[in-house]
Amino acid sequence: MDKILVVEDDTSLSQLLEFQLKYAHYDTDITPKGEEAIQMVKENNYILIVLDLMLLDGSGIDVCKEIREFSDIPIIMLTAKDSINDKILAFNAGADDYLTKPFEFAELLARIKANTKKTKSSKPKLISHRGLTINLDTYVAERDGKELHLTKKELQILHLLLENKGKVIRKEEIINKLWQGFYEENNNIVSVYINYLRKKVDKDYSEKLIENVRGIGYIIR
Amino acid sequence: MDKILVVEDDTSLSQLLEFQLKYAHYDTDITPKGEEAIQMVKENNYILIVLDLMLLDGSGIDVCKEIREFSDIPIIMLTAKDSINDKILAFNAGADDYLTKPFEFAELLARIKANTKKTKSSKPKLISHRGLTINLDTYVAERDGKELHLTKKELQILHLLLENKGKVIRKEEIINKLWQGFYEENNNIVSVYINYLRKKVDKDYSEKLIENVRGIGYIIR
DNA sequence: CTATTTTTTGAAAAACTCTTTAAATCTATC
DNA sequence: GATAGATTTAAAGAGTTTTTCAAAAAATAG
Repeated sequence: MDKILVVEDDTSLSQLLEFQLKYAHYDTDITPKGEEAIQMVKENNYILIVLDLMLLDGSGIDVCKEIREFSDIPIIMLTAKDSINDKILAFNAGADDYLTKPFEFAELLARIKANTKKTKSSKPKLISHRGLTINLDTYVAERDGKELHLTKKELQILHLLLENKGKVIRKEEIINKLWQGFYEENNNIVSVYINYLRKKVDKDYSEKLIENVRGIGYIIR
Repeated sequence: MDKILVVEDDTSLSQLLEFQLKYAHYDTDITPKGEEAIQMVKENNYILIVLDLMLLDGSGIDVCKEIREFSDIPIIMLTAKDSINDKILAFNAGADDYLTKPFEFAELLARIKANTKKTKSSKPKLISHRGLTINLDTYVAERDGKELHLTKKELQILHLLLENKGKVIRKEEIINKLWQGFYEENNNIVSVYINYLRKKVDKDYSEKLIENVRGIGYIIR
């Protein structure tokens, strides 16, 4: 069953939520502490987090930011305040949605459904093109079912090319995305990786997938 | 998340825009400098640019023109002036939309949505005429489905001719656009490229698309 | 700590593109 | 049909970008 984490220090509210969520067929964990919440997110496979903006041990904003360091899980922020400033802070921290107390449980439920729709539908995260596949859950790349044993950087570049298939990616864009924008002339590091990739991806196949567009970048089409 | 670039040197306005755009679920980058903006566009994959007409380091018009050299990304011009002349200049420079300060954020948002709708559907960007097609995503030119393998300069010239089909392009104009305006007499480089192009575009076809207009320039009709 | 793998760097080779030169061809006009 | 200016063409060399190789540096695993 799908598991939801509720981070809320108002016990009566959290217990009510637990009851209602369970009734709506969600498995529910509850904690009042931000620190604990972060640990729980790391250890469990929640589909969504309901996070109170104000917690006893600090701001929900900070918890949200910390979670965003390692996870893209949907987060709905809960708060008593209705200031635009708080909303902006919440979204900047990486929250996906925002709900002001008091609220109808039906609305929370609707928002939970809305925010898990994308995650739900795409269970195994695959990017695929002409027999070349990257599984984003396992970080395994395959061509025609044969594993390619890519290193991290190789995989990142292939990922970038594949999710933009049919479109040229500029070398500058690759460097900017994968090397934090540190770009200097005469930098052949992308070429080197393309070379590595081709050895693993294209060498044994007559159909070459990785193409160079001189003066601009690379493309998979 | 979709990324928007805001090129604006009024810090208070740009910060406000950043907040509001982030709240509207757009990832936002900001720069006050035109030169920097051009580099950023090359390195990132923005869905739209909001560009102030007057920047500290020069005119937004020039920035717009430079970006148009290599990208068709939607550009919304922002300005304090409401002269029809500025509007015409902006549109001639390749801007897609124009907004006069002060403006309601809601209007900017609506225009952003309007101007990214086409892009969103991610259909390939094509320029096409009588079986001759340039795909601006892949930088591939085709005639009757057969790839032409043009070099960058060849493609630029063909692009120029094709987007002005039915209209004679002067040789001086080609040189101005493609060789930074460095024009001297007795320079036959355009002819040389037209020759290259004809070999690839027209040689194997009875219908010749690239025509010379003696004393003036070239045309595709 | 050591061994192994991965990432980065530098330099040279290869591939490709651009520019120039010069000669040939074309076209309008006398 | 002769002339002059414009255009086309071919070829060569200069200039750039990409590929490749090898080795050093950094990161990771045992």
